[in-house]
Amino acid sequence: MIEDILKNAMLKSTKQRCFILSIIDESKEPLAAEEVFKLLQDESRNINLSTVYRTLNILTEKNVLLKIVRGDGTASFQLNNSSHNHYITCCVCNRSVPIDSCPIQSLSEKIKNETGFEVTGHSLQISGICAECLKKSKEKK
Amino acid sequence: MIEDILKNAMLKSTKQRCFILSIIDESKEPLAAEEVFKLLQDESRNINLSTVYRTLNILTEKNVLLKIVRGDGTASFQLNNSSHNHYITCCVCNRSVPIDSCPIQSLSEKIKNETGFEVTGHSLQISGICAECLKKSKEKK
DNA sequence: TCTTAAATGCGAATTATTTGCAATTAGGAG
DNA sequence: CTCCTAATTGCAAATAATTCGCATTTAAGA
Repeated sequence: MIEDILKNAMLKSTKQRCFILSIIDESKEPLAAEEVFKLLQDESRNINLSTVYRTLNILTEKNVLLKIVRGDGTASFQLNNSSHNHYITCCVCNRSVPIDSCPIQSLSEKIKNETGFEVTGHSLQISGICAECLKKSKEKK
Repeated sequence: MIEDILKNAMLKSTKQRCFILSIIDESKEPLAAEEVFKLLQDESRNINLSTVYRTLNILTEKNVLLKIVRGDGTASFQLNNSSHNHYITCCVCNRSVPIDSCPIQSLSEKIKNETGFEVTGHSLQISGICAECLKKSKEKK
């Protein structure tokens, strides 16, 4: 439950934080602060944009959320409970979709041999054009 | 040569662009616009920051440069030599070493089937501990 | 050499995000 | 249950990175 998530992170359970978390929980895609803010407004939750930013940051620090930086430099956030740590982002409409496979796991042994490095972490961002935008761009022609 | 790079990209060869490109060429690490700007000033090249931004963007569009978005959302740029586009960075001493293999190339077909996305680009940052730092940390114990 | 589209400089605008501060509130102590 | 305090929020203003509009300059080809 959302209140437990907050308690676990040693954070006060405020209505703002609960609403923000549930918006993110319900979303299939990572959401930017502004997007969370708009979805809150759609539900008539009057929560200040600064609060949204602050909440997303603190929850990321507490590892409740995962921060994903898109190709255009903007950040988006998702619950950090899934194995989906990699995303592909459409460079036309900016939608992100998770990728099941992680190609780095299998690479670390190879890297160890090649470079002597012990791999401790990685960040992978793939950009592309989603099926919808591909279709639209073909229609235009 | 730098002038040929510009000619190849169908861009006018201006002194500003040449200086910017040579700064990036000489750097072992990807550079942010502001960093390029400062290095230019160190060489007493008076080039406007807007010009730096514009040049980096247009060269990225022409695939001369590769844009890398850092974890904090800021962009940095490096020459797109295509062979070693990926680096592993030691999180202790911050040294970067290129990685020969690119695991994304072989992944794009799989991604197309999984998500419908046409892959157009990617940015991969791997962090780890280099052999030297590993050795040092063992010596300490 | 002349012409002109492309490139540059400069300041102002934009966008995403952060911050300072006063007002409010959650949740534990009494 | 009430009170207290530190944490949280709202608001408005600040910052940082990047882009834009427009007048001026320049590369390069006719």
